[in-house]
Amino acid sequence: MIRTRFAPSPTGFLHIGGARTALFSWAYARRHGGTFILRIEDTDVARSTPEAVQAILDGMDWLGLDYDEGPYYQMQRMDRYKEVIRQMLAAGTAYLCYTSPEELEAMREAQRARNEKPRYDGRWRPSLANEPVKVLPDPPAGILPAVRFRNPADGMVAWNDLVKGRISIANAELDDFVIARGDGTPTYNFCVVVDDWDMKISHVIRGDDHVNNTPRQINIFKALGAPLPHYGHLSMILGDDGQKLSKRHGAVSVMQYEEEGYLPEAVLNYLARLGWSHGDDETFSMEQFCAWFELDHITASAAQFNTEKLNWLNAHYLKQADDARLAEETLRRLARQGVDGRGFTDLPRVMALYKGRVANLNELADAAHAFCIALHPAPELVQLHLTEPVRAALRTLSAKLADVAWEAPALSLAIKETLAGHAMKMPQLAIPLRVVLLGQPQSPAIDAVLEVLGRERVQERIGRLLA
RNA sequence: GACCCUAUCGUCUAGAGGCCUAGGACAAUACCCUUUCACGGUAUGAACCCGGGUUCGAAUCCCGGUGGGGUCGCCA
Repeated sequence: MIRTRFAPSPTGFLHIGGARTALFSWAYARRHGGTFILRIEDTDVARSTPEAVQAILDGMDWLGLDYDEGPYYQMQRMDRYKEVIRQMLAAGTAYLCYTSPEELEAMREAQRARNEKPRYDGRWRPSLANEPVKVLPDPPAGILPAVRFRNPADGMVAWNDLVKGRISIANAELDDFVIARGDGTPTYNFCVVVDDWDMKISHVIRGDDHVNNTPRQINIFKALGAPLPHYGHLSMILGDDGQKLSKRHGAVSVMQYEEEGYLPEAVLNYLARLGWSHGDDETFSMEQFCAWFELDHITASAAQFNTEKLNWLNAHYLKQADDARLAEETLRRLARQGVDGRGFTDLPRVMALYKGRVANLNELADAAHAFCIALHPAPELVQLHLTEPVRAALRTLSAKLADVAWEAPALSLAIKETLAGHAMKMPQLAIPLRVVLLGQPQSPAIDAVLEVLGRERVQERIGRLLA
């Protein structure tokens, strides 16, 4: 049984890298008829917030990444962690360490000065029966001891990473890390192991930044006698500029993509294709993705985010999107700008007219805005396009439109007759008409615009400009 | 600095020793379509990091260098 999990820490929004990790974990479970679990890693009380939890939930929800179990919260599993720590202390796979933070800092400082890898020197690590006897100092008063894991001193830790292949590291590189703080609260590397064990996680799919945690976690699994999950580490996503993404630089919430007018299916497709491939396939549904998804076609190196390709995918999905859905989305976006578009009942037809030519939902909303409410064209546009000959032609056209059948072919004919009568070419009238009707010189085919806008609005808008 | 990972067009990638004169997509450029702007269509330019091996044969396997990334917390 395949069981995967997404385990974010609620210290900020769900960003694009986290979203891709979630997507791949989710897809792997879906691919194999397994279970996808959401677990909130909130043991850092100082930085975790309920708002961040909600932001993550919202992001997952918007993307449609549904989970079968959870969300579990680590803070609610304290008793379990403490129980395991007691067991480890009793078994001798963990021990109390009275080194103060100041001492640790001094230790690391000295090591760095010697160009060594900074790490705990094991001063409170008790000797084992088969080791030379070591006399520990008396526990100093007033210091609450942390609990450290007794990492094996020799040998190698190795695993076959599902995306990177075999990775091995010498135990000598690993120090005895803290699994419980002085106040008794457990730390990340420990909680993850207990959770992955208890939740029977079969495949841990997570970011590259956890590669160095994996050998430590494997050692805890072994100390606990627990079965090991499989591990797959996804490479990082770099920003558009090739720089690493961070809270300060380039990392944005997935919900910001929603705000910027991206369709979730476009973001999903883009993310799926960033670091994963299925031959030359570029556009595919999540159903197809889940049917195809395997870990063996994931790229092992970091990938640079490319907004232009995302834009292209968004335009692609916009063209295919259902008009009623787009109209609903447009209404919501207009409302955010304080515009009530509900008076314009033909919104789906506006969507049909524009969805093939815009890059995002906000542009669609901007287009719809001009249909719902008569916008005042910029004075320069009026001056440039509404010359006296044009005004005369518009008067003729307006008269013709009064009793023409309100369908594109008839409207087109009315325009062409007007053109003939005034010795004008199509653009000479169509462009000013666009300015008059929509406030800007570009639009879809003018007859289609007239048809969707409706007789009443067209006449009203022409009349107002001619007055 | 140490350790771990990584390296194909500007970007995302295909590529599992001969199918490679290295394919696709985005972006770029040109042309076509056209009722404006887009959309769309067609075409063009554009890459195997470097050096050694292994092999009849290497983008592909091995080693080294270099570049990039990650980690080195009583953060997650």
